[in-house]
Amino acid sequence: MEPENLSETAWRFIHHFGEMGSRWGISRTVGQIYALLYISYVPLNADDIAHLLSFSRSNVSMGLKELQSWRLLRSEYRAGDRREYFKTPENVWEIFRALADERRRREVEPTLSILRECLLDPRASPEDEHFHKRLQAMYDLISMANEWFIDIQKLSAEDLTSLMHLGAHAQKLLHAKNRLLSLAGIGKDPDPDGA
Amino acid sequence: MEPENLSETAWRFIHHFGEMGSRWGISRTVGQIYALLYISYVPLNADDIAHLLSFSRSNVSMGLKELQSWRLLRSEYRAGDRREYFKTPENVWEIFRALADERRRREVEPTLSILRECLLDPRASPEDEHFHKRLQAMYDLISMANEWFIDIQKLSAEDLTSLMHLGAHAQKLLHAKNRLLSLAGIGKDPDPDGA
DNA sequence: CATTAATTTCAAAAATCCCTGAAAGTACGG
DNA sequence: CCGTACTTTCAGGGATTTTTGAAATTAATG
Repeated sequence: MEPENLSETAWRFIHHFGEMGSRWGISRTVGQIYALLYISYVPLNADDIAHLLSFSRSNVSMGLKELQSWRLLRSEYRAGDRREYFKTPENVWEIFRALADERRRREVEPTLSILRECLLDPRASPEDEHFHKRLQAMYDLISMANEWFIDIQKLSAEDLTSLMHLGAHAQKLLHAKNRLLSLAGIGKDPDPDGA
Repeated sequence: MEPENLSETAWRFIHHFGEMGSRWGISRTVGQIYALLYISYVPLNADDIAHLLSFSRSNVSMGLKELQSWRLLRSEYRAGDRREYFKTPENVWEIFRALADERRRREVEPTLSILRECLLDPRASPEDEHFHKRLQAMYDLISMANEWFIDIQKLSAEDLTSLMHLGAHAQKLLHAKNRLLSLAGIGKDPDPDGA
C-alpha cells in the first residue's frame, strides 16, 4: 500500500489529503496527486506521479486533467524533453482561493439560479407562502456569502491575513470607528461604502 | 422518480440539494431529507419522510441519525403520539453555522493534528526542508482560518450579516481607524487585540 | 408484563464511482 | 510523412457506497 521512495511522513500527508479529498467531492487519487505535487521539491511529470503513488498512468492523466479544470496546477516544459512537468502554485492562499472560487462557480452559482427560479413560483396556500419564505431566507444568505467572497477574493494574501486576524473584532472596530469619527469631529465618513 | 404529493418546485429544490449533498460528503438521501424538512410547513416524522421521498423506512432512519450527529435537527413529541417529529432550525444562519462547525471539528481539527505531527519530523536534506516549509505554510493558513471561524461563530446572525456587508472594505476601515486614531490624538488603540 | 407501535441494526442487493489496460490520438524530430 | 515518445480516451472490471427488507430492539400502554 505505502509506496516506496516516499518518506513515511510524506506518505502520511498524502494519504490524509486523499481521504479528505474524497469527503469533499474530489476522488482519492486526485487528492493524493495534488498533495504530492504540493510537497514536491521539484515539478513532476505524469510518469513520476504514477510511479510514486503506484497509480496507473491513465489514472494520473485523468487526475491531472481534473486538477487543471479546477485551475489548480501550473506546468512547464523543458528543453529536449517532451514531457509536461506539473507543480502547484507556491502560495497556499492562492490554492485555497482557486479552490473556493471554482466551487463557487460550480456549486453556488447554480444553486442561486435554481433558488431564483423556485422563487418565481406563484404561491396560493399558507404552505406555499412558508416554502417561499424559506427559499428567500436561504437565497439571501447564500447570495450574501457569495458576494462577500467575490469581494474578499480581490484582496492580497497579506490583506486577507490581517483581515482574518481582525476576525470577530471587526465588529467592535466598526462601532469604534463611529465613535472616533464623532470624537474627531470629522463630519462624514470619507468612504462610507468603499469605492 | 418524482414523488407525488410534492409540488414540482418543491421537488426541484429537494432534488438539487440531494445532488449538492452528494458533492459535499453527505449522501443524496440525507441531503434530500434535510431539504424536505427545511421547507416543510410542519414537522415531519420518519414515515412522512419515507412516503414523501419514496425511501425505505430504514434509509430514512439512518439519514435522520446522521443529520442528528451533525446537530442539524430539532425534534418534538406530541401528546398521544409516539412518533418523533423533526424540523430544522428556523434560522438559516444557525444551520450553516452548525454545518460549518461540525466540519471544522471532523475535518479541520484532525488535519491540523496530522500536520503538527508531520512537522515534528526531523529534516536532513533540502527536500525535507522544502517539505517542512510547505507543511508549515499550510498549517499556518488552516490554523488561522480555523481560529477565525471559531471567533466569527460567536457573533449573532445580525452581526455576521453586517460584517459580511462590510466585506473587503474592512481592510480600508482598518487603515481608516489608524488614520483617525492619530488624527484624534488618542495615544493608543483602546483595544488592540480585542478582549 | 404482555402487547403493540415505533425505531434501529445489519447483511446483502443495488447503484455508483473509481481505476485499469488496450487502443487511439497528438506532436515532435528526422 | 514515418517513427517515436508521450498523452488521452474509454469500455469493462473492481471497489466502495448507498439502500433495502427482515429481524432485533426499544418504549409506551393498558
